Amino acid sequence: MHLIVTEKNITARKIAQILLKKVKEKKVDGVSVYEDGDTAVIGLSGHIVNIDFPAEYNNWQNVSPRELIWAKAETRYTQKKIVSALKKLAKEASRVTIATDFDREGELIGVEAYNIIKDANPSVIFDRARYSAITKPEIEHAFANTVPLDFNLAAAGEARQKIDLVWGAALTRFISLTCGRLGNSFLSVGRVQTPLLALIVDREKDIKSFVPTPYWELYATFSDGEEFTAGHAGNRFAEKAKAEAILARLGRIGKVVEFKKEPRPEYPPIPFSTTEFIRAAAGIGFSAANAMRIAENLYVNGWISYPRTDNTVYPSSLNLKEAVSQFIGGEFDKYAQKLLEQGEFKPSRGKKETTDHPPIYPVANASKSDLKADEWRIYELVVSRFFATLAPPAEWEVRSACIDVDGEKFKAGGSLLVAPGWRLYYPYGMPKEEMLPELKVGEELKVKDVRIDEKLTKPPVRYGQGKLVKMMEDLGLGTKSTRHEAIQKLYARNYVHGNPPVPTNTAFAVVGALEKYADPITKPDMTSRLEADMDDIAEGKIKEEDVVKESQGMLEAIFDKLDKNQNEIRSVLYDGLREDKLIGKCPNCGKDLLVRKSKKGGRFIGCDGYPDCSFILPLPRAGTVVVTDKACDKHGLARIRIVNGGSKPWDLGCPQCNYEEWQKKNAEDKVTPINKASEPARKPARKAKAASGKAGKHEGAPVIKN
DNA sequence: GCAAGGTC
Repeated sequence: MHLIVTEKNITARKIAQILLKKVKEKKVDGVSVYEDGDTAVIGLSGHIVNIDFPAEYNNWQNVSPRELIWAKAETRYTQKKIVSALKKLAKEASRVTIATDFDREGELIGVEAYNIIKDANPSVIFDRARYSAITKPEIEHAFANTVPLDFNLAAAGEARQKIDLVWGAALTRFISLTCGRLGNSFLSVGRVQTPLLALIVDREKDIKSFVPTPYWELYATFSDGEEFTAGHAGNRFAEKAKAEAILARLGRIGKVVEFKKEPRPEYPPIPFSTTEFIRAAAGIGFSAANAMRIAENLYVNGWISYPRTDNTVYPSSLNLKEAVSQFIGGEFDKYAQKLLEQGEFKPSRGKKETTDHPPIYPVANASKSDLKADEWRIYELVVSRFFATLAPPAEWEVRSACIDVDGEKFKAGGSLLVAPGWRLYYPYGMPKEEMLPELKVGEELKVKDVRIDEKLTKPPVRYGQGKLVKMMEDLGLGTKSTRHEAIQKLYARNYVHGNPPVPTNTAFAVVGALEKYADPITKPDMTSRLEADMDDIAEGKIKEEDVVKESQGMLEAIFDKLDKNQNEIRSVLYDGLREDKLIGKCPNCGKDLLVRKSKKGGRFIGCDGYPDCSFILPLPRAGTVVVTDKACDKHGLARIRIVNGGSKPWDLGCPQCNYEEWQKKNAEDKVTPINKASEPARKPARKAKAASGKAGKHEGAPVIKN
């Protein structure tokens, strides 16, 4: 039997449809296998094995983190059904073609399957099919021209696995143990997530240290039938007096000294790689993870092509005309018609051209009723972008003018969309047209009004998720399939909150400590170096083993520093952690009020002066408590926000105000009141039923423990 | 309970 192994089930089915005459689907251990006569095609689920430390290293407290550095990782089956199906099929096979994705991880996934099959049946002959699009000509060509498996390329991927595990696990445990954040509130460290977090933290430092300075701008409004406003050529004035002095000199007549009008083409956007797609989706309000989740859904249901791709160039094997024609008679009918009038397509192309998958494009014509509202918005984005990449440039007319008023120059600009080109198909991010009337050099204009605006320089803006994904790609951090997950991970660890992500004090402390004693893990350079090493492994210049050993040695040197300075690191982390929990001053004794955990896993706000002072305030049971930097006007306590996964955050506000409201509501509802906030009982009754409404989400009064 | 990388 000839067995073909692909990276995923959908590809297995598609390849079977292309290569086999009559495809029959059967299940082997619950896994789909597509066969006809003597050929069978099975899809994996990406990696079917993973490496991890032996069980004796599982206990965080009993194993010193540095012991992980040289511990030998084991291979574990993570997809047991697929592994057993592979073993069964292997026994019947004489030839196996590995047809996983055409990239490094694909090669490693292929070798994982190879090892399992070879183990079950040593006499099998292997070959490898490489293709970058699942089209009939491309697949047929790949299977007619198979090559040997590239074990060096797979070894490069394996080196990455080992290095990531060792650095990630050892440093994660060290940081978490050092500050006592164990269980599900552990603090994580990794080659991708930590440099990403450092980017966010560095930006926040720039924002925090920014000192706004005032400046002044001088404007004049002219009238030539149409009115328009021009700014003084010497804009931004650092001193108000200078702008005022000029303003005082200005008369009522301006003279046009320069007027230019020129056409400017605006070229279509490039095809959607994953990164470009996430950026565009972020631009219309989707988080990176949500955009990818929806894209994944659209892909699985056959509406769009594979959403994880680095490619920004349509492969020549892709029939663009056919891809457009399918929209005739649907919601995009008139756009498809118009596009087809062009005749030949000259699609736009980006800089990155890869062998894995084509750029994201629509593969079926959906109507609005086929999809949920969010899915439709994403689908529409993909269709619009696809059309835009095939359309001609937009044409703008750009105008600029210089007007002299008593020796002072004023400048104005305008832009007009003359021919929409691709913008007809892609309405997103349309720049505003700016009006500037047609002027003649030498023409005199009435000065209708002059004014001075006082402004402040603005701090840099926070990075949005789209921008972060783009920066990660530029820095080589993560992959098309994982960048959005890295961002999600920072939320899950409470390193960031809000959108755009804002770092917590814990994040500042962790990044600060690591920058001081484990600098490599905080920088993108670690990934660049690893990539270079992996290239060398793939080319056979160095051995996987040597690269891993060198990396382990570096980590050991880092642990020498970490262990020596653990006390200092602990106090830095404690300060950061404490700040994230600090609510304000206790109204009873003036000591700090902090978010605390009760024994049963609930939370409450308690006084640092406990047991002398037992002031407490309740907190809701579910969701993550975010202590914002905004204080309540009445009580001076930090306002609180509750974040619950992907759903809308709840702005609880001042915890004392919220509690008083809840008490009032409780009294109205004639429910037995529990303790008063001003004289809290030490062990209040826990019977109080939750009142209705949001204030009612409290878990009653907490039991104090220390 | 650790990472990052596949895929669902």
